[in-house]
Amino acid sequence: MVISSKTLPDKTVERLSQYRRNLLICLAKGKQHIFSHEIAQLHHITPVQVRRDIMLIGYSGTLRKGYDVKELIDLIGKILDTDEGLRVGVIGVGNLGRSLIGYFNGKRSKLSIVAGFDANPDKVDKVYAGVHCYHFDKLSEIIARENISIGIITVPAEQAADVAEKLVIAGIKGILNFTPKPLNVSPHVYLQEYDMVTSLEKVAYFVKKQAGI
Amino acid sequence: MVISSKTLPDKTVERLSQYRRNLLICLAKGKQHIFSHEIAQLHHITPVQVRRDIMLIGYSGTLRKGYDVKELIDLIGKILDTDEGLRVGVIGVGNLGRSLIGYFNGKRSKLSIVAGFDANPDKVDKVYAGVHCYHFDKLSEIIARENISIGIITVPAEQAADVAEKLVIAGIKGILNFTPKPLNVSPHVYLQEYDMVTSLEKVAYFVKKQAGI
DNA sequence: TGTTGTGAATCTCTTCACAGCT
DNA sequence: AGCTGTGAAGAGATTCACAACA
Repeated sequence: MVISSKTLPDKTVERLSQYRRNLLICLAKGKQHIFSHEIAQLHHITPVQVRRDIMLIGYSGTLRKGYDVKELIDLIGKILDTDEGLRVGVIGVGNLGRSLIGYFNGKRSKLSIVAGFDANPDKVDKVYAGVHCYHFDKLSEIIARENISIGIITVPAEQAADVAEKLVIAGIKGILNFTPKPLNVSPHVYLQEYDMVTSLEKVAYFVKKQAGI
Repeated sequence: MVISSKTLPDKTVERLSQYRRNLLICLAKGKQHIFSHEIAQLHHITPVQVRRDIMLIGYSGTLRKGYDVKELIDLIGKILDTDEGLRVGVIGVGNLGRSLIGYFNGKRSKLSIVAGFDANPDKVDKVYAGVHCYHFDKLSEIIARENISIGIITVPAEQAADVAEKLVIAGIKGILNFTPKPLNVSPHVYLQEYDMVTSLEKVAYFVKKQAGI
């Protein structure tokens, strides 16, 4: 099918990831079919939006029963996942890095965190939730050896630019940046910024507005 | 000025928060004036976008020198901050919660994390980076006493809905949700979802696309 | 009746194009 | 010449409205 092989809109990709999580829960509960308005309610969006997203991935439901939960999960998997999965490294094994490792470990998913990196000698060669921590110096070596294609940057802001550059040189394909520092990477590398400070300031702004201050 | 008292677009608020961070760095370096294209470059966006944002907050630069860094910082502060600042509580003092506390502590900012909450008795009444940790049971009491208006949810996903409900009852004004669970809150409460799993899956999708898999 | 699928309209955000200033 | 400020066009995302179907 032509449609599903084209690149999907950003927002649709986000929602598909979220739909899948809830669909898996539904499936576990024994629910076999689901209507667009049920999915919509779980995510606080409109049923039309859900149908539009599902339309974009080229799936069709049945009129009386809605969508087949299992089929939809499988199709989203085909869209979002690669067959062999992608391997992820976390650069910066502080609280945030460890929290991510803990979070992803245990989830059976096509994404697996396979290495951590830190400059702190106390952390090097320790294992956190099953993930070996290497020294920064080994970044390139381990990325190549472990076939890591995605890097999550959770180092202090000052080091972010340096880490990003090294990741790019090491041939990383995608970066998720948790530092508030906007990064400069080659256009071949997909970069997603994830700025917690801005998120909080945004909440503050709208709280302020709502309070009429 | 009428314009600056109206609610700004979501995206503009995000960018203003980011501009400010970099402007503060510029100011610290002794830079007194800045052009739109310089700000743009720092954030990998277009100069027009920057000028549009600045226009929306009702500020004007000078033609030859660009914008006055100090004035712009102050104005963004007037837009984003409240005079007395807002007080924030973190619910769930695990790795992620502690990472946020550590991050915000030390930054002089109008937002301050003033309390943590956890169910784990080992954590209760401990102090993390200057922030006292209370038991969940005291949520309502402390929120009222400490005049907390924003809650950051960093508990395990299963507890998120329960925590959110209690926060709303306690009269919270804004919630930043780090769990992958979409929350249901009253429309008076500003809710910002911040889904790390989805972010990573999005990176994976675009990496996959770029690789042509 | 209640659901899906979708063209068209709407809303939101970004970029173009250029007037105006120094 | 090089910058800002902005109306207007364009692109992207969402919602409306309704045809088609069981």
